[in-house]
Amino acid sequence: MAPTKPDVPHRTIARLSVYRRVAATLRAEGRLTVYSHEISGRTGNTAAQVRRDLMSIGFTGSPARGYSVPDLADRIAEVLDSPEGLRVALVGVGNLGRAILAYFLGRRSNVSVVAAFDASQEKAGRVTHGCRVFPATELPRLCRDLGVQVGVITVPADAAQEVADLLVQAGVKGIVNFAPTRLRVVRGVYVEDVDITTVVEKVGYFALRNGGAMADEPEESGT
Amino acid sequence: MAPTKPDVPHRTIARLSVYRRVAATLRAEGRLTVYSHEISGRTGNTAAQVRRDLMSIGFTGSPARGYSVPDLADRIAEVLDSPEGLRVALVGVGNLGRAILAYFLGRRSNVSVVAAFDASQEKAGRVTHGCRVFPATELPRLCRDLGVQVGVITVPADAAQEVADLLVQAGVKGIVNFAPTRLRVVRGVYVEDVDITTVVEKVGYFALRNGGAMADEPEESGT
DNA sequence: GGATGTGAACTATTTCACAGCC
DNA sequence: GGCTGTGAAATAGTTCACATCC
Repeated sequence: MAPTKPDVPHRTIARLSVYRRVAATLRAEGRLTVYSHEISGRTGNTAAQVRRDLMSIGFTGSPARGYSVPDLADRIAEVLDSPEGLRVALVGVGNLGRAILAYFLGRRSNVSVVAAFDASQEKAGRVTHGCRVFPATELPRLCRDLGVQVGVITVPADAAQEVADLLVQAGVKGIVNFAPTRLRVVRGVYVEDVDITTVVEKVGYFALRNGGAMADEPEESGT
Repeated sequence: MAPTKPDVPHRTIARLSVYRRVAATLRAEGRLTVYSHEISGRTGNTAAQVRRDLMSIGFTGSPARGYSVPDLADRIAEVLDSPEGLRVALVGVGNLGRAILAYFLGRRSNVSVVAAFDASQEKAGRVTHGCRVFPATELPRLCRDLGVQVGVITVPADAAQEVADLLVQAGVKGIVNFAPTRLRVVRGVYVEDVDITTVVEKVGYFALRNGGAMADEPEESGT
């Protein structure tokens, strides 16, 4: 058996991504160390939660100084990032697709959008936000050749399942689905739905009830 | 004390939104009844979970027939929707903002986007996807006058906090935040972050580990 | 004094499993 | 036989609270 899985809680993974961003901000501010209560203040999680999350990835600080900002960023990268970077394909170059392309092509990170696809002949062949757009017919071959690991689906609901099937056939192991429909995929493919209607309805529900409020994560996300 | 709050679990609220969509699809297919295992198949939740969710909103079916499709849709509407509809303002008419406008103005639902705002003079005054775009300076007055309950923030990260403050001052009780930053708001305002970087990183993490997989829901965000 | 690291308590959520009904 | 409704068990996640260290 492998040398004991660390087994980081599901929710912690999402929060680490946020802590990393805070670490980057702190670094840009020239800060070298940070206390859990300060990460708490910037993320909305409790200080105890921050400490527990960092504990769960085996990252330790010192009572005197708190946590080292650069070490924190490095440790989170070790957990979240794969050494060769994450290769992502985006399918559906509408407004939403363009927004996501612009977002990821703007900053450098472990994630790179290596191809975009669209059914429309008009969009295919063009370059949007620095990413070449291919016709959807090229998807299976190109995703395989480029070693795409994650697909982002930003097509209308009625095309989403078909796209998901193509992505899975092309060897994709994870899908972020923005279409308002649930996808059927084989075991071994991880799907996360980002359902804008659901999020707005949920916020509406808690906004209208509730005197007291709290933050949450889309799950989840939002994710 | 009020006549006993039903107190529907947090996560159930998000799933109800999905069940409602399934109910609408079933209705369109002419189906009058549905079994929990079928809702399960269409949403990826277990049948037991579906039954427990429906139980928690006091909705019952019959062992012989399952659940009534129209009654289900009605009951979910009673729980999620406010009688007068949810009034939403969208701030930031970039690609993402336009995508969301297009989405909500396309279908009729309890949610209506009653105003959109943008800092750019160029965009203000125009009509996008059937929704008039106002300059950001009009936000406080207009949101108050229109009785906006929920704000959707689709501006860049560095403007998000400022926008959130304006929305809260204008009496908004819920915010859906698509900017990659955590907002500070007073208690009583419900914030849900939909963080696309976080979602992609999370999917990347579970896609690369994992032989077995499962679906999930943003919140937490993602939504 | 104020911070981390963490067992233990607590809360939330999901799943099991089965009685009762058609 | 197959389905709903639901206590009870199991699991997941969060918070408490305090020993320990600087």
